[in-house]
Amino acid sequence: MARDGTATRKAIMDAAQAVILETGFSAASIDSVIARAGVTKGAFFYHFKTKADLALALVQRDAKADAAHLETNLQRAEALSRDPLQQLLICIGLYEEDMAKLAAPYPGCLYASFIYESQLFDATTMGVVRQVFTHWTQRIGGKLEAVMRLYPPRLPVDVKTLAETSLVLAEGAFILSKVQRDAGAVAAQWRHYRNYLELLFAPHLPEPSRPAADAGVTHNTLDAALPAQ
Amino acid sequence: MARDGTATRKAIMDAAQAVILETGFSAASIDSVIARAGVTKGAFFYHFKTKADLALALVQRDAKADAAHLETNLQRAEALSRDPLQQLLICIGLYEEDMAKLAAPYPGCLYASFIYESQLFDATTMGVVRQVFTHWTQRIGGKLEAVMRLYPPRLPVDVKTLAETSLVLAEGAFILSKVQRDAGAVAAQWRHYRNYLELLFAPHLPEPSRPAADAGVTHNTLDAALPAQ
DNA sequence: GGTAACAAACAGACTGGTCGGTATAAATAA
DNA sequence: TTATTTATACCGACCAGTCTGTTTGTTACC
Repeated sequence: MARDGTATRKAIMDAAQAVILETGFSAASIDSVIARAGVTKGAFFYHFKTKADLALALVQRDAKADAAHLETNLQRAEALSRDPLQQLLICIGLYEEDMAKLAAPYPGCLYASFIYESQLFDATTMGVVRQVFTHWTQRIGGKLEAVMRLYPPRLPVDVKTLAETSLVLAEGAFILSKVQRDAGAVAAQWRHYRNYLELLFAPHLPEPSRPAADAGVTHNTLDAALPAQ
Repeated sequence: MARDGTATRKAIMDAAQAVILETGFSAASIDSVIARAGVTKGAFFYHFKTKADLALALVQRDAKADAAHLETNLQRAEALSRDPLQQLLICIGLYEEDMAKLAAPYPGCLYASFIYESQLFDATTMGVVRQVFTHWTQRIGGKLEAVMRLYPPRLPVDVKTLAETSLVLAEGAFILSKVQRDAGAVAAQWRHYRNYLELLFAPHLPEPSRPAADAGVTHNTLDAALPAQ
């Protein structure tokens, strides 16, 4: 090969993702993308056959990255505790940390953006989005089932929709953070999901402390007994 | 006045909303809107000065309807119980019912659609969206504060983000329902929000029942003591 | 010199928006 | 009662600009 085009390709994809999250896919014209990327139309169509091809490449890249991110956080959590409930809570806490790092260009989710323009994309592209969602749900759902085998929930819950709640909160929080221009909103919602799981499954809950004032305290009141399975 | 144009205007707005939720705003061309509405371009520009004017009219209509919907459900809930916690839980249950009714054309939220194309709209239009969000959050947040004065939460929570969770879940659930083509997903997430609030605030929780199998039971284990204020 | 990586001009379809004109019904005048 | 005016509601061809995608040519590197 002569010159190395991977940098150009990445520049185009990064620029496209940014423009798409600001204006949506159809308003993200190729001209605006190449202008932001600092390349020409020739370079664009060298790397991508069509605009739809770019869309597919973008979701595939994100899908790969998100799947890897989830595996990383799950493995980190599994290394930190042998209890499924704790693993899940830790994993969510890790996401909370990761999301707290996200700063100014208020985050957004390409999947959500595409879903609200879903008729523009072919079945393959939307299939990737769907698969990301089901994979996430099944991965979290599997953990949840392990939790439920050990800790009966305080209220009857459906595992599938409870796993989906994590996805739902993440997607909804992105929307909120965009409208409020506050990246911190995402982490806050992850925290609530962690709270919900604690309240549902943790074997011992603190009795409600009278003055609801001490809200600054750390909340790690749970030292879950590692069950002798 | 000569003929009555309100029906035409409504037809245009309904068609536009449907097309926008399928393809996004910028791909919802005026031609496609008038084709679905069964009117001509002349009729469109008689009722709306520009396409942006249509966008503003749409969010304003939704904002009004949603505010009214919330007031209705809050009032119904307040008529059914004098306890703030019960009122909130009932109100959420009412939304759960309402969302369960939503059928085939998998629902979506115009606000979310616009937020993911936010750079296309002027400050006025996005301001309406922002105001809908803050109004909702404040209305639920106010109820939550009343709850917190009576029932100390089992875990330290931030009222503002806890109120926002309802919005976040609703928005995220719309996304999930669209990608899954399952309108029932929305109601399921409302149920989880109700669970979370119960677990956080309800003074008496059932001890986790051993077999986690009986998931079909009704969950109204709470007969909240009406506090003698 | 051969090929990967780009540049730039161009074509054709589609976009939002305009504009002259028409149909209908109510208000007014004869 | 009938004729005329007037305002609302609507029609559809058309324009200027933007869109994606093509084509042809140039540059850099082995």
